[in-house]
Amino acid sequence: MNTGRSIDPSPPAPLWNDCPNCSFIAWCTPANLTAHQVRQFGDRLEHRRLRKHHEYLHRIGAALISLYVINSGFLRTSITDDEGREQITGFSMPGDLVGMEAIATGRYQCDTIALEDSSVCGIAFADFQKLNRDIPALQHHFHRALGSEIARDHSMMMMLGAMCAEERVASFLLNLSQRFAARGCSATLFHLPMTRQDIGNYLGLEMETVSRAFSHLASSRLIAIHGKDVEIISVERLQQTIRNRE
Amino acid sequence: MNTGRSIDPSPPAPLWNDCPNCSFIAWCTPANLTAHQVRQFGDRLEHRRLRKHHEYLHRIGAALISLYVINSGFLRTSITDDEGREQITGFSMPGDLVGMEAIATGRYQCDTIALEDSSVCGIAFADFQKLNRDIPALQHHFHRALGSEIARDHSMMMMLGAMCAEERVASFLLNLSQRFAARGCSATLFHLPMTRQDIGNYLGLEMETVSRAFSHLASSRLIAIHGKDVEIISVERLQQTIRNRE
DNA sequence: CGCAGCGTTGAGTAACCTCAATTAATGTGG
DNA sequence: CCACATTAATTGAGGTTACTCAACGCTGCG
Repeated sequence: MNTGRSIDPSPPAPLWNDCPNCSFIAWCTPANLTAHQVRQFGDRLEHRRLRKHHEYLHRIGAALISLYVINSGFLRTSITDDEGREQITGFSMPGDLVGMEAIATGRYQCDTIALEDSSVCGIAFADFQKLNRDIPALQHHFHRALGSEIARDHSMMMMLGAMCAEERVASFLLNLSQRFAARGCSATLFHLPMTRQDIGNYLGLEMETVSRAFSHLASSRLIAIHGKDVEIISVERLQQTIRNRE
Repeated sequence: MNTGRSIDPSPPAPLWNDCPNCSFIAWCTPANLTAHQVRQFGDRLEHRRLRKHHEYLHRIGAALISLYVINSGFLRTSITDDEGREQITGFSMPGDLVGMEAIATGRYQCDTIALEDSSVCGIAFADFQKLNRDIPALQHHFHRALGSEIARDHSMMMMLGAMCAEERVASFLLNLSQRFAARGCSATLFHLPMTRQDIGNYLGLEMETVSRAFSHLASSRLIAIHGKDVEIISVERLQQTIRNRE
C-alpha cells in the first residue's frame, strides 16, 4: 500500500496509532470539524475499549460516565422494569452512538451488552459537553443524533402499535438491510447476531412467532434463512409485505 | 396587585405583560438562569400563540421553525407512514416541550394537533441553539429534556411490547395521574381530553378494547369513569394491575 | 327533534401465545 | 477431535387475547 515516498505529507496518517479510523472520529465527520478540532476531540477519547461476547458496556442505574461509538461488533440495549419485564429497545452496530438516554438523569437507564466480541470508543460526557460548547458544529451534530434517536423510537412505536407480526419481522429485516448498506455491507445477505428470542422481545412477539414469520416469508420466497444467515431475495416484495394494508 | 410604591425594584413584576408566568420561561427554571439570561431568553420568545380545538401546531414535513412549550391546553402528536398508518406518539400538557424530533432533519416528523383550545410559547430553533451555546446551564437543561424524551419513548416501547391490554390502560392512567400531580392538579380525579379512539391508537389497541378495559377496571372498583372524567379510586391497586405478573 | 359522533356492549373470529416434541447448532471437557 | 451437554430454532396442536363487525345508548348541536 505504502509507496515508500517518505516526503508524503500528513493527511492520511492515522492520528491515533492504537485506533486507526477511530469510530468516534468517524462519527464526527458530518460535523466537518477542522483538523485542530479533530485532534482536540480525539485527545479526549478513550480508544478501543474491548468487550467480549456477553459483557456489559453499561448497566441500568450506573452513573453516566461516557458516551460510546461502536467500532466493531453488535450490541443489544434493553430496559427492565420493577417487575422484571425486559424490553430490548435497540440493536447497535458499528458507527452507532450509545448511551444517549443517560443524559436525562445522569444514570444509564438501559443495559447494553455485547452480542459478540466488540470494541467501542468512549468519551467522558463532561468532556463532550465542553467540546459541544466550543464547537457549534459538533453541538449541532449531537442534537441531530439525539433527534434521530427520538425519530427512530417513534417509528418503533409505530411498528409495535400498528403492525402485525409478519409486518414487524419484515420491517425489522429491511431496517437491518438499510443499516448494513449504509455501512458498505451487503443489503441482501447478512448475519443476524441476535437470537430469535431477542428479535421476539424487540418486536413485542414470542420467539415462535418470529420463527414462523421467517418460515412463511421464506416459503413465499421473499427471503431465505439458514440459521442466523438471512438473504433478502426481493426487497420490493418484502416492502410490499408492509405496504399492503387493505 | 401593585402597591403604588414606584421605588419598588423589579423582581416580582412580570417581564412580558402579554405572557405572565410564561411557560417557556417556567420550563427554563431548572436551569437556574440569571435575571439577565431570563430577559435575554424571553426577548427571543414568541409568546402565547393560540391554537383552537383541532388546529395544527405543526405538520409532518414542514420545516422546523420553532420549539414550543405548552401554556394551556392539551395536544396530541402522531406520525403517519407511507401507507397511511397513524400512530400517536404522545399527549402533551402544559409545561411540555414539543418539536424535539424535528432537530434531526430540520423538518417536523410529526403532526401536532390541539385537543382543545390551547396556547403555546415558541422559540425559533436557531435562536435557541445560539442561547444554548451562550448559556451552558440551558444547554444542559435542553440535553436533559432530549434525554427524558428518549427515556419516555423507551418506557412506551416497554408498554407496547410487553404489556397486555389492561396493563397498558392502567399504566396510561397512572402516567396521566403523575403528570397532573406534578402540575399541582389532582392525581386521582381528572378529565381525559382525548377520545377512546386516540387512547386506543396510542396504546396499540382498538377503541373497544380500551372501553372494555375501563369497564373492567371500574367493575373491580379501581377506578370510576363518567364519560371522559376519570377517578382513580385506588392508586395502589391500579399499580398492582401492572405489577402482578406470573 | 333528529342527526352525527362518541362510547359501550355482545358474539364470533383471527392472530398470536402457550406448551410440548423434535431437530439443529453451539460449546465443553476428555 | 469427538462425544456429550446445552442452548437455540422449528414445527404442531390447542387455548387465549384482542380484533372485527354490529347493534344500541348517550351526548351535544344545529
